[in-house]
Amino acid sequence: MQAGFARRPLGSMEDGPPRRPVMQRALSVSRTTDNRLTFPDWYQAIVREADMAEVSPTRGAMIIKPWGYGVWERIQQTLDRRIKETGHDNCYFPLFIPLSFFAKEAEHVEGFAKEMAVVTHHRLKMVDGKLGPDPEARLEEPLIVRPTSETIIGDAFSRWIKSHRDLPVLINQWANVVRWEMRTRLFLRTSEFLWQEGHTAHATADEGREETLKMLEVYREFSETVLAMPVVAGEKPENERFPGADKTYSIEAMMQDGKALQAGTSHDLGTHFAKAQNIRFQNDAGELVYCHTTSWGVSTRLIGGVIMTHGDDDGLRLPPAIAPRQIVIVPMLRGKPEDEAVLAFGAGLIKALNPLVALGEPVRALLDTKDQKSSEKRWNWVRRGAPLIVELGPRDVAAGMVSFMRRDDLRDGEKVRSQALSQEDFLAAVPGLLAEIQQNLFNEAKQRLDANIRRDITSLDELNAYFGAAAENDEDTLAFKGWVRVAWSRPTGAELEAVEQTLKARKLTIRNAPMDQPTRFGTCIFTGRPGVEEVLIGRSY
RNA sequence: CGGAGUGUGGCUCAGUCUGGUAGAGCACCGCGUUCGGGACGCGGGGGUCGCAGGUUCAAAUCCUGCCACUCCGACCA
Repeated sequence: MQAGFARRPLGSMEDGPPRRPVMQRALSVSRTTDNRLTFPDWYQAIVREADMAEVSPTRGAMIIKPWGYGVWERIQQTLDRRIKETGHDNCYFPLFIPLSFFAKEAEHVEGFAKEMAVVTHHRLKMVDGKLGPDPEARLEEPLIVRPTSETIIGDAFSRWIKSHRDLPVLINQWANVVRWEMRTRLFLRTSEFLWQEGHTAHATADEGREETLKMLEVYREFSETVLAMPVVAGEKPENERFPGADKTYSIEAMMQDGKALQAGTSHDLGTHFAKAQNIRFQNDAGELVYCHTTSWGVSTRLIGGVIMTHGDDDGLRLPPAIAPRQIVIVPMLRGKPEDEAVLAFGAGLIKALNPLVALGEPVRALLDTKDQKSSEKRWNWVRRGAPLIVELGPRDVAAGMVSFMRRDDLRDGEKVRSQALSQEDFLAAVPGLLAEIQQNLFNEAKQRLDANIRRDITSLDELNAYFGAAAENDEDTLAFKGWVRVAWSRPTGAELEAVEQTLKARKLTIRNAPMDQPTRFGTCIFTGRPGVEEVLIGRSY
């Protein structure tokens, strides 16, 4: 029987990439992890069918829909608390930055110059029937739509900081930024995106480094406990550093197609920006010295990471900690007198759920009274990934029972798994259930991450054999590939560039050097010299 | 910016080769029958076929140019 929603007709795929039939799954496209070509299709389907976002008429920018934005708000709330707990205060800087500000730090400009949106006029005018910038309203100095705020915040720092007593300065802002990327993908890389950027200034190099690592750890903990997304925290190699940074650290997550997603970065900027922008203070010995600054950020890209970490062929699965609604009650209404009792029972259930606390916060529950077919509503919530979906029918109500399904464990084979508890037992079980779902999603992803980092590769040949040529769409290239952890001698300069090129030929990059390092190292697979640390290599977003 | 592909109602697509004046399934609206659950029947609304120009009695279909999107590459905290 044709299901109640559009499916991709299987007969039309002769020319397209091979796809597995997705019988009786709620999503229209399967993620089929052993074929990388289907993964982007699946990703787009889930973004659309889970009501997360859609492409906007503005090139490369997205419209974040209420369900997707609700997830972002959860991310904001939970991360903001952590940022404040570590001593930072929020503030806000302008969207526009004078062009000249970027000229001050050479590496920084070079890194961002190719992707800047520039405001050159302040007025429109009709010319020959066409609306365009008024030539007479040209700005004396063009304004840059911020791609990041180091320059304008550094400028403020230079005025705010005079004495060692002013330090440290620990601030953060939640903002939108614009980077004119060539190719965009919803949530993962859009020309405008939302993020949080922390900026700090310190008296010493040690304090700067300590701050950088502290925030890296905040990101790791946040990602793993709130997003249920396991990551590897580590230091980026020299060639992957933030433009103008002494050191860049990242957390890297493994998506279900094996590719790495850089989920957050923390930069030790040393005195680069301080020197470029004259951020100085008098120390207690009366000397005028430069500050050590840091910056760190995570963005709406995290939502893409959550989708690609937890999504399945029935749609999104949201960790309860970031689900805008953790429990959705779908009343099975039939236009009959008993509907009233069902709705009343549902309303009572909401009332009983609201005071409950799960994962340290009040439970977020919804009674979906929308005038829509019950079955339709159920599948929509499955696709959106609500952690617990309650189906409430007249018989449940009469018996005082609650039947529900867990989104993290939706099916028993092809069948949807549903369980029933008395109202009392259900209410008692909810906090534990939500915590369990949160943990389950993490465990599942953690297992996948750990199982797909190879540590047995000891030569370039073995590395190449594992990842394949990457150039063609041959089976080897399409197959799922995780990451490889190898020893290396941390080459620099031309030698590092050669390594980069070698890897690039196979679409590989060094993701980072994990924080947890052994005490002895094998031989560097690139230089043949003794290794000094281990790095992760993989394909990435 | 280079290579390949695609643009037809909200979604997935057929129709384009062989011009004749727009279709299907799902979604949507109405009525009825169903219903512990992704139901069915009947009726209905919605598209200037990506945009602009050209050829023609006639263009979704042929020609030219442009634009957008997808994938690959380049690029990318």
